[in-house]
Amino acid sequence: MMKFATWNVNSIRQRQDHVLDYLAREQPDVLALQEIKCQTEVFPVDVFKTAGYDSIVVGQKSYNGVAILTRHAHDITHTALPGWETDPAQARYVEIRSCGLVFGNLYLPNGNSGGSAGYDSKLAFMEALALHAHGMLQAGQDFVLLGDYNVCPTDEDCAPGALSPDDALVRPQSRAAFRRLLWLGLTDALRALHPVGRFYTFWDYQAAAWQRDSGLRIDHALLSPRVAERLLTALPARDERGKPQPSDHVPMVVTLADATG
DNA sequence: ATGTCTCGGATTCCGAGA
Repeated sequence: MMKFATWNVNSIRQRQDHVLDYLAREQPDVLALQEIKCQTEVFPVDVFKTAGYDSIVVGQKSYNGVAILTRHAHDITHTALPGWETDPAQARYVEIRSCGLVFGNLYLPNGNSGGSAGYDSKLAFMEALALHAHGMLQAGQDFVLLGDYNVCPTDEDCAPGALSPDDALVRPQSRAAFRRLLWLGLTDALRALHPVGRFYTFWDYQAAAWQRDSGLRIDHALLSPRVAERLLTALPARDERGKPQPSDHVPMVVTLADATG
């Protein structure tokens, strides 16, 4: 069995001990982190090495930043999303090959700041992601795309009243861009196993969102077709949100049967 | 319920982003 997860930690320096506890307890093969909010050189590589994990880090000062932790051999395949460039650069994508799969780790722009240019940048990222996924499908590559997509795919993925209808996370164009990834043939791991029901991965720090269970499902694991055939479980690790000084996101965790043939 | 975090750059708080 293989286990991997995606987790927006909202600063790795603030959440290092939470991640260490999670690794020790759950021992995922691969963990994709977003919003590490530090420069690459400052990421606590040694701390995770001691815990048995290699770190592949694409950081920047203050904002964004992604990293992949793996306890297996790996190659780095991308340190940016092909076809999506900004000035100044934003650290929002890293990709490795490990355990026989490509793991893409993405932190999609929220799209609510920066006016129409900010929202256009979100859609441009989703377009580039679809083209990249299409290329990997054409190449016959087995892959997973993990991360904070900043999209609630349907109304069931958004607690009633949690967002206004024109929020960038629920806007029709955002949802259409997410569906395009599914139409390529990718599988939303959680919905493949739990077609109905509320499974949130994020609760805002504000307005007692956790206490009221006013959450969102915005952290997703999309699987290429042969990987989807191996899907065993997919659930958010909801308990993480109730711990002291939590991230506003919890890990979204997937397990796969071992590859056959 | 504009109610919370985090970062960093200003000088013990403030703006920006989420």
